[in-house]
Amino acid sequence: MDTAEEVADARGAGARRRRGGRVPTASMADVARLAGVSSQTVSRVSNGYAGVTEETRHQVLAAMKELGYRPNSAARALKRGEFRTIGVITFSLATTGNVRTLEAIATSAASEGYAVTLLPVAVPTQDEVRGAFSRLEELAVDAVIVIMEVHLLDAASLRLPPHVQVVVVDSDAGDHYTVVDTDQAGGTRAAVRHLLDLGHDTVWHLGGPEGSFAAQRRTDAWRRTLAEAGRTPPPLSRGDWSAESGYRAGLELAARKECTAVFAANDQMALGLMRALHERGRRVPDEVSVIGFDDIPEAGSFLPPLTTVHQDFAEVGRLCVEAVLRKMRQDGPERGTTLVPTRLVTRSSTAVPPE
Amino acid sequence: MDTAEEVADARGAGARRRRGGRVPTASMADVARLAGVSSQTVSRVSNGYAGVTEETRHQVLAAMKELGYRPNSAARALKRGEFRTIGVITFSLATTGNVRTLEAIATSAASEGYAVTLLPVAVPTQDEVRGAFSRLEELAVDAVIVIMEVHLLDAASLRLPPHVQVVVVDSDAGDHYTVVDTDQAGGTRAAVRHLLDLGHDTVWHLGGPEGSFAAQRRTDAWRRTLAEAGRTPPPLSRGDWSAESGYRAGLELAARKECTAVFAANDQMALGLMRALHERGRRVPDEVSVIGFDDIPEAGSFLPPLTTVHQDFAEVGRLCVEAVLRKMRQDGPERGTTLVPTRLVTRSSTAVPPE
DNA sequence: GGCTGCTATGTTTACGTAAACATTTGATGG
DNA sequence: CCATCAAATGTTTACGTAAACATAGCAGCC
Repeated sequence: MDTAEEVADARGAGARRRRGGRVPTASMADVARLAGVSSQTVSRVSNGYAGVTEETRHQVLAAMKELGYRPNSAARALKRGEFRTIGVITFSLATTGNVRTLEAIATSAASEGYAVTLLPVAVPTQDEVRGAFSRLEELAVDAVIVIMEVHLLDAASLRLPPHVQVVVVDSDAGDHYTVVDTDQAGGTRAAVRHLLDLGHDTVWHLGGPEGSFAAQRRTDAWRRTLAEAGRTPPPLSRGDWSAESGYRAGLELAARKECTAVFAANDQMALGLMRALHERGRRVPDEVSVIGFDDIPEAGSFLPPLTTVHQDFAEVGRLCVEAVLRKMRQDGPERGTTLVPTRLVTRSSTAVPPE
Repeated sequence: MDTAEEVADARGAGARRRRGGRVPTASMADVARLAGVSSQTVSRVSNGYAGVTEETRHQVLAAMKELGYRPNSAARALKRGEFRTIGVITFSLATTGNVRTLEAIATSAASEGYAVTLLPVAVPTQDEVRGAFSRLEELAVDAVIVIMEVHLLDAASLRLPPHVQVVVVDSDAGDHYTVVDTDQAGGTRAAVRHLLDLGHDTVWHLGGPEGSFAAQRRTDAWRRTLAEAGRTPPPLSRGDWSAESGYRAGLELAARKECTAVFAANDQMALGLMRALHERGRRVPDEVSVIGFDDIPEAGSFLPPLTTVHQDFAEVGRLCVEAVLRKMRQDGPERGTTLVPTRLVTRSSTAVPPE
């Protein structure tokens, strides 16, 4: 036996995954043989079709059990043309919102008999996104849920297999895609109005990063709500969602004596902001009221406990799955945006203005 | 045409996913026809095998591009006997550690050409876990990474397909499974020693929930480190990892005048603890030093910024993937525990004791 | 009693890929 | 100039499942 043959042998065994002498799993044919029926009857039992005698059914089930039969999902997918799997593309799981949404998607999908395949995108550049979609093309998914800004999606989406349905979270591209998102504007309006109603002359804003649609919409809604109330919007500060960036912005805001109320675009930045205010001796809420967005689990344990806008990520995730399955089943390119309402959670970081 | 026939028609079309008149994706045969070669040659090009003329290769690639050909992963998996997918079973993604580990797993897996399928387990009961494994049995995965206590796994794992490799995070079952975990004991020792070195007589401990091995190991290591230093361990408090539970425990600890240093089993509980201390007028770190575990991104923005034990979740995830792929390739039931070192991050929540 | 119609089951085939085996082509050397 | 050999490409087959079609058996009916 020469070397070439040995190599070929090793490759063959590896490809078939029997290297360790493992027993390949039982197939329908094996079960059929043991039960003394045709493999089609096994298939019928396996898929719960009617038209099988109770007696035959029990024989088949017994044979399945004895052989430890498990349907081969690859063969099933090949035959049926669907994988019962949903792909989820998202940026880093560093933000609470993405994670909670993902979790809800996975749970909802599971209850519908769908699995969820995760496609993390390391860096939010178009190249990276395109790379993720390119991987996705060869991946066994029937549909995709995108948790990111859709402008990164645009260039890449063209390369998707045509039958794959897409639902987008966190975007305003409802005219091109099916979009599910939190009612950013409504939540912001509630937050700003809460502060105005307490008697503050105006509300300052610590916004999220420039690239983010969620941040953009919160900032827009902040401006609009102030305008509707006839107030002048103070200069805008910006952070990158992190507590650290909130702290830096907070150091500047703390120097402004006229600033008595701040709406931070998320809870983490609110946390950093409050630290900065505290360090500069400006008491929350006595001198400055602070309100956040998200209602992360820790928000109630901040110093002081944070008033914030509660997002129902679980509902967002559930609606995503619902929408994507509906699209798959109807096969129709349905569009439009579904908004999930928010709820203002009042804690102790907001109060009437000083004087 | 009677009703029965209509029903049968509809079902057939639905099963083949052509309801909307969609064009099925191109297969190798289609590419082969267009390129004027055999489908085997297309296969060779698709898999990058040698022995194809540059000219032929280009023709095939051009045909692929024209038809928008994408390999059918179900067929590929069926033929090859592997799915290039790793399943990850985990409890709620509510804890930072699980999420960060998951993210690292997904990233590492992607760079190895593997996809990650998520299997959330709603409630950590044996029944739920068994359910997840049962779903897994029919799922297209080559290996599984379990992020949970292994005692829940034991009863369920027997039902796994025999060729599926398992790697476990967060467990001490290294003699039964391949385990990757943070060096809980080392991190705890560093935290407790830090406080002792600052001059505290002893260190109090706010532990995690009873069911958790991670919590158990941190508590054990806390006791051992104190014993080695000849100190008596004060009574143990317990939380459930949440900031809220840390707050409740903190209210009691705040009443203890002799308590000058607390090691909390995670950062969230440390946050709640510090809020309680603050409310009761006990200043951190002047009167009480507090140290956490995890180093969540917000820890540096707490009031005061939290000294804590940094966990390298990325490395844990990377090692999980490495281990599980190694097991798959060698097909050997390798066992043992790999520990990932921690790093003490000193911020302003710890100081020398009062007096 | 033979025909109709229904139910339970068996047989054939196709899904798309890639290994194994077969054939063609062209170059090299005696 | 033909035998030899290797490289390039083609043909056959099997992976496990389930739809489509085929058949056997049996009850009900005129």
